[in-house]
Amino acid sequence: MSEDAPIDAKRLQKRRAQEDSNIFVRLPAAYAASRVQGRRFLQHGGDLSIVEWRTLWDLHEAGPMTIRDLANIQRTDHSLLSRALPQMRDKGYVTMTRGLEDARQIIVTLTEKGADAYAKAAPIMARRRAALREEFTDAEIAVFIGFLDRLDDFLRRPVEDLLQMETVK
Amino acid sequence: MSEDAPIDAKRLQKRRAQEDSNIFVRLPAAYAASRVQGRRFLQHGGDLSIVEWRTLWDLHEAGPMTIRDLANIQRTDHSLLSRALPQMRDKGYVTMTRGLEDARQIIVTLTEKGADAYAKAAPIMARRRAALREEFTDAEIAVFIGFLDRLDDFLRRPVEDLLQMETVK
DNA sequence: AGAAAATATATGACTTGTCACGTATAATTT
DNA sequence: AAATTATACGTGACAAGTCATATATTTTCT
Repeated sequence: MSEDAPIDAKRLQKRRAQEDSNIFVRLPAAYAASRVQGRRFLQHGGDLSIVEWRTLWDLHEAGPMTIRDLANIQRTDHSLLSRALPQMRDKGYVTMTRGLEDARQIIVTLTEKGADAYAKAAPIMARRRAALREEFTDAEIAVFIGFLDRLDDFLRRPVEDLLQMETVK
Repeated sequence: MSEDAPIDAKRLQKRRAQEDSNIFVRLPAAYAASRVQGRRFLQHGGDLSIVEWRTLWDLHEAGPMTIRDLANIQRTDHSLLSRALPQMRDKGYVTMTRGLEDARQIIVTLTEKGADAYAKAAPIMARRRAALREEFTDAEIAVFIGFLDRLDDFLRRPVEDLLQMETVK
């Protein structure tokens, strides 16, 4: 084997710059930062986990619903809720009752204690959203969301389709 | 306790709509979808993990570098690489040698086998980026990246600052 | 009515990512 | 030169998320 090639600082810098404009690199990083920031905010508001916060918020806003409904609104996998909810029930934040009409379903309902936990975290999280709105105008947010809509569509297209695609450009 | 409130389909729909325009909900969902799509593409190109692919790509583009350099370019935590690299070395994709000038560092270098694995996955992943460029113009990508830059800045500001902020609006 | 298909939930195994902390080495200060 | 501080890496513990598979219940089809 040949002797070690040296580290080339210029090539690294160039590579870093390339990756800076790669959506598939920036998206994970932005998400990770968002998760960290979310957790830090929540530490100031009763130390809920992110999943717990989202769930309390949704239940507060929309009333009782099934696990699937929660997963749907949160755009996440039901298994995440399936695992988190028993703990939330044990903490007294929610009740879980089997559906009367459809016995497959679990109806999740906010308890008073859950509403209290929500009330404690809510103003902190409202501040977060308010702070975001000082960085981005409503119009910008709308464009941003529009991009995410289109990106979502793209990301959910079957890989086979995309691979077969004639790359015209 | 009062009897169970019924599920209110209209409220659920409204809540779903609200969350649809919440950046903090859409970002995780978009990232998760991106990760799934990335993995599916990689299954067509030698079954690398996402971390492995990123690492082979960076090493191919920029030559040998330290673990910290890799983490830096990928905008991720060094511990992720610290765990992934020994496995990549065992698979024969990279070598890890202690830095001569700075003995704290590990210099990661692509092997021939690593270059082969890269060459196998690269055209598939290039297709992915090409497909994305058919959905978004270069100008749109630039705006998108600009949003992500600004979002990153926001997400990295200390929570205390944001909480103390007078929310003027 | 009975069989087949679809749906709701639970659970094990896995990946990506963070943080905190420990250890070794290098750089800086006194 | 010695002591302090900073940096690079490794590792344990955790969170958020996916997927596949199993089970129970509904719905649909014959």
